[in-house]
Amino acid sequence: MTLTDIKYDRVMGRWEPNARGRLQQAAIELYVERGFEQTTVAEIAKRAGLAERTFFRYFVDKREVLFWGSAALQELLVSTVVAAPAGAAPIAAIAEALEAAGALLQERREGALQRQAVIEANPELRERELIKLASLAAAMAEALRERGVAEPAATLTAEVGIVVFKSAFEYWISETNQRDFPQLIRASLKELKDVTSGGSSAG
Amino acid sequence: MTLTDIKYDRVMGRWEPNARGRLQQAAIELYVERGFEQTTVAEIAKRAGLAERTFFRYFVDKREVLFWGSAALQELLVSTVVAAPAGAAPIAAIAEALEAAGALLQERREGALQRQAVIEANPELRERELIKLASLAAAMAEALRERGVAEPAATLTAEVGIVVFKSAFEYWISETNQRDFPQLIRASLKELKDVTSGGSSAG
DNA sequence: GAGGGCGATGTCATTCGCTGACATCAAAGT
DNA sequence: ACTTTGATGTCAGCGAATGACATCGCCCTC
Repeated sequence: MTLTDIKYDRVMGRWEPNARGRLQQAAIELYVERGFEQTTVAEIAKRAGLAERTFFRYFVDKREVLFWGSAALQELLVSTVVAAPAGAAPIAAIAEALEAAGALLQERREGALQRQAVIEANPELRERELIKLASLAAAMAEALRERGVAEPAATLTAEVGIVVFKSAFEYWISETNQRDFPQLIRASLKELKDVTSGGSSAG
Repeated sequence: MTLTDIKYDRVMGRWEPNARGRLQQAAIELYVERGFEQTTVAEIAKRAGLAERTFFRYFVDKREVLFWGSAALQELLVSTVVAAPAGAAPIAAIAEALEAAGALLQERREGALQRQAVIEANPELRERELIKLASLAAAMAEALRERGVAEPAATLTAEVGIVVFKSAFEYWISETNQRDFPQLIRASLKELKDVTSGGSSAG
């Protein structure tokens, strides 16, 4: 029972608590029910018991409501990279961060599945997702630079890390027999190393 | 003197030739002059001597006008991957394709610079660019699969290729002493190999 | 405890991207 | 000439997003 579980389907006046949470839950419900495009901001606001204008005070646009968690993910990634052992190679520091993020997502698998289904059904949301991932990569690259890693190594390592993460994420989402997410990330990274070393893996 | 260089600043009736080219040039000019957001579709259409409605018959939205060339780039990438020597490793086939694309872009450096400046100044355009790059990666991955490369190797290799390309592109754009683009791509790929093999490149 | 400051919310008007429906025009065939 | 056809224009309208301003409830102060 979290703060976002407030009953919001009854009549509410101003100043009911947790406006942001109500808007977010109302939005996600509607996106799931009828799809992103078929949902208007007016409908979201109405379900949350707020005015349309208020929605735009909490979320810069209709898409952003689905990406509220990316800030927390970014903090986790950055702090993990920064805290990695001094002697660790850049790719190892990134791997650690990705595994930590994977472990975090794993705690909310149901939500992640639902959210991803909504995103993949809509190109605008795919765009937003990609720029969020790019932002995560940029933050990790900056963290690497603070560790003394030079360019272009910092950016390359961080972006390749995101590629690895995306690949592992796909398997984690699609498989019914859930493998451990951090373990999938390690497997994906190993595969990447094979692939970049130029081994001929045809077949 | 290309087809898009038609004089479009005089009064034109219907059925002047090359409507798409006029719209594209008018749009880019305006994006450069006052920025993407400060330009309305109505203004673009007016400068091109067409109705606003017509703009949307040629371009699905206001952003797409800047990404018209990505289809050609994709064809080049795919055909190069497919045509790579039978024995070539996936990463080698991708590298070949990227270098071919780099060589193509190199022929239009001025345009590329101008276009990139517009894109980087606007988040919406950044989003669109990212999804176009993702689309290129997906197409290359498909081409690799046709060469018999299995998943996840195909997708990983293709996406890492895009990462390498982006990194090289940045240097190619930002440097005044223009280094050869395909050569920058080779250097970027080498750097990537160093980075993923786990070598400690701090300093 | 009356008044005032202040942050959150509501209301209203407006701009702009984008779409559907339908009219209109010019060229090309018959 | 008549028709057909494809490209363009016109018009109406929706919905996202923003600015300006009003309103409300809470809290602080005297």
